Amino acid sequence: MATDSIAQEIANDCIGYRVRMLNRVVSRVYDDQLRPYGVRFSQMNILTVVALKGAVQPAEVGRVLAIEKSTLSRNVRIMDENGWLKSEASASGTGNQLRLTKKGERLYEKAAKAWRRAQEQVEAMLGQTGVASIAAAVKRTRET
Amino acid sequence: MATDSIAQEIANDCIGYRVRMLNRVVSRVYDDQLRPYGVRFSQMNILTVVALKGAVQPAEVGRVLAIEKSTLSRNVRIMDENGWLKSEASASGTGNQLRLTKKGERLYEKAAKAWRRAQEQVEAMLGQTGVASIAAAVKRTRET
DNA sequence: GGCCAGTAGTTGCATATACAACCTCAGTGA
DNA sequence: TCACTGAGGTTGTATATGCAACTACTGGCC
Repeated sequence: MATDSIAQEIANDCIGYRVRMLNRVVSRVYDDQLRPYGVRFSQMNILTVVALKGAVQPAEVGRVLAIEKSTLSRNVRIMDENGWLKSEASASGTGNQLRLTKKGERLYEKAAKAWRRAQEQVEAMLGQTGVASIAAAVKRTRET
Repeated sequence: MATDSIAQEIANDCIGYRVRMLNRVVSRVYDDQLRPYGVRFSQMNILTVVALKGAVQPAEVGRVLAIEKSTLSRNVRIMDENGWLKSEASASGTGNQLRLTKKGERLYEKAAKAWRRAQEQVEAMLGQTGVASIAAAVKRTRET
C-alpha cells in the first residue's frame, strides 16, 4: 500500500497519537503553573501518592502510577536530593519506604495552589464532558 | 490545610495525572509492537506527519503535534541518522524541509502492520466510547 | 541447609521532552 | 541603508521515560 494512504489512516485513527498530544498539551499547563515553585508536574504526581499513603514503597508508587521502576528510582533520587522526601529501610519486610519530609509537605501545600489554577485551565480547555470521559477511559485501563 | 486532604483532592480530580498515566499505558502498547522494527512510537508519529504532507518544515510538524521545536530538532536528527528522512533547504522561503527517504517509506509501511496490532489492543482496552471521547477531547484542545 | 523463584531496587544506555539562550535570515519600516 | 522584529533552527541543561541486565534479599521447597 502507498505510504501516504497508510499515513492518512494512522493520522485519522491513531489513539496513541492523540493521547500523546493530549499529554503534552495538558502537562504543559500544569508545569507552567508549578514552575515558580521549582517542582515539575511529574514530581507532583509522585508526591501526591506518597502524601496519600503516608509511607509507601517505591514499587507500590510505580504500580499506582504505571511508572517503570527504574524511572521511579531516578525521580525519587532527585526529590530526595531536593529534601522533599526521604527513603528509609522498610520496617515490615523487603524494600524501602518513602515518606514526605517537613520541607516536602510545605512545598506540596504551596504547590497545591498552583495545581488548582492549572486544573481550572484544563477543565476549561476540555469541558466537563472531556474531563469525565478521560477519567472513564483511564478507569478502564486500570481494570485489566 | 493538611497535606493528605490536599493529596486526596488531587488524586481524585487531577486530569493531568490521568492523562499522563494514560499516555504511559497506551504508548507502551504501541512501543511493544513497534520494537521489532526499531522504531519508537514517538518517531512513528513524526513520520506520519511527514508522510502525510510529503514535504514539510519541522516547525509545521511541531505545530501539528504540539511538540516543542528543540525536541523536534533532536528527534529529527536521530531519524535522519537512521536514514529514514532527509532534511534539505526549503525551496520556497525560510527554513528546511523534511521528506521521507525510500528507506523511510519501506520502514513506515512495514511498521504500519505493527501499528495496526497495537491499535486493536488499545481499542479493546478503551472501548469504542473511550476512543471516541479521547478524540473529542483532543479536538477541543486544538480549537483554542 | 541449600537451591530456586519472585520481588525490590540500581545502573547502563538510548530516546523524549521542554525552557532558555543563542544564531541566522527574511521582511519591514523609518 | 540600517536597525528591528519575528520565524526557524540548534545547543546547553535538566528531567522523564523505559528496556535490559544486574545485585540483593526473602520465602518456600526438597
